[in-house]
Amino acid sequence: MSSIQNGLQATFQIGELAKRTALSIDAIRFYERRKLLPPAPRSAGRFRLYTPDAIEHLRFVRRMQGLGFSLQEIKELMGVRADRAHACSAVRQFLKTKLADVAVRIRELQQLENELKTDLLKCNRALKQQRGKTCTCPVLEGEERASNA
Amino acid sequence: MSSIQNGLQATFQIGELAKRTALSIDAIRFYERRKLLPPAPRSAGRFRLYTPDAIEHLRFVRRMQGLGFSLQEIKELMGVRADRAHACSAVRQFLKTKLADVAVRIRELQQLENELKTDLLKCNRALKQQRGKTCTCPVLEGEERASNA
DNA sequence: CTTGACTCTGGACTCCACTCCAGAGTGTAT
DNA sequence: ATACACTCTGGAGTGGAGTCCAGAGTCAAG
Repeated sequence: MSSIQNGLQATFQIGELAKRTALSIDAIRFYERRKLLPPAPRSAGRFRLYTPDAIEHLRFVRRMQGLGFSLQEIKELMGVRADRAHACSAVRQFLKTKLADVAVRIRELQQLENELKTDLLKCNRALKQQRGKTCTCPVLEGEERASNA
Repeated sequence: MSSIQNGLQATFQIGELAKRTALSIDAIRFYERRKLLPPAPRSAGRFRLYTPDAIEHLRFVRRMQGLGFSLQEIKELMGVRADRAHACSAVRQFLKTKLADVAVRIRELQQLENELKTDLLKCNRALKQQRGKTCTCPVLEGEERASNA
């Protein structure tokens, strides 16, 4: 399945990459079309061939996505980061902006964290008081699909 | 436009709420359908009537959304928080899970923050070295729509 | 040289979070 | 009484981020 080219790089094809990143094959091809992944070199039979770099690349994409960045933003971010070698003012400005964005998000999440902690405390106190009486709490799973919590 | 009922509460209708929250009227109605906003009481002519509470409510929704929660998750979160009065183990468990989620996101964002800072530093050093030569940097605005940065 | 597992492309479909109507009713100003 | 701005409902349409699929090609093993 994986092959050695010129005795230099172990390459593998898209199914393997999908397994190693826990992404679907379709998603990987989709990212390539959207230029979130550089077009992979192809085998004789036009199969995409990847090196381990691709795994890191895709993990970065997923991480950013988990943090709420759109694919468009991630593309820009990667472009700029890759190009910081010949940095210039525009790139620098972009980085600064993103950095500020990130700082805001962190602050907001920390605020939410505090609020949830407070809620949890109140919740614990309430539980202590009414000890014994187990309440059924149909709050969750009210009427729709199963919750992921 | 706004009216006084029983001399107690200043209410206003959906257009006003839209202005005060910078949301569209359609979005507000959409949130109501999805139960992110309790169904508003209506005027004689079936117009929705809101109190300032609704503004806070919608701001919370937007804040959570900005942090990457889906409308479904926000609904659950609000349900649980509103219900912490008669707290029970399930609610408590939900809060704990969400809290853990949030903590993870904060850590990840902080890591990204650090990486961006490093990039920025490298960028600054590069700029210093090649002082004088202004590079044009066509990195951003590569080929697609105008960037928001 | 056939079988079976894998991959290719292009297009249709899905889900989410809205936005944009049309056609009808409401409410106040003149 | 009429004009005008506002609101109502229901349904269609949009853009993002994929998923699903058909029909065809690739390739290692038997």
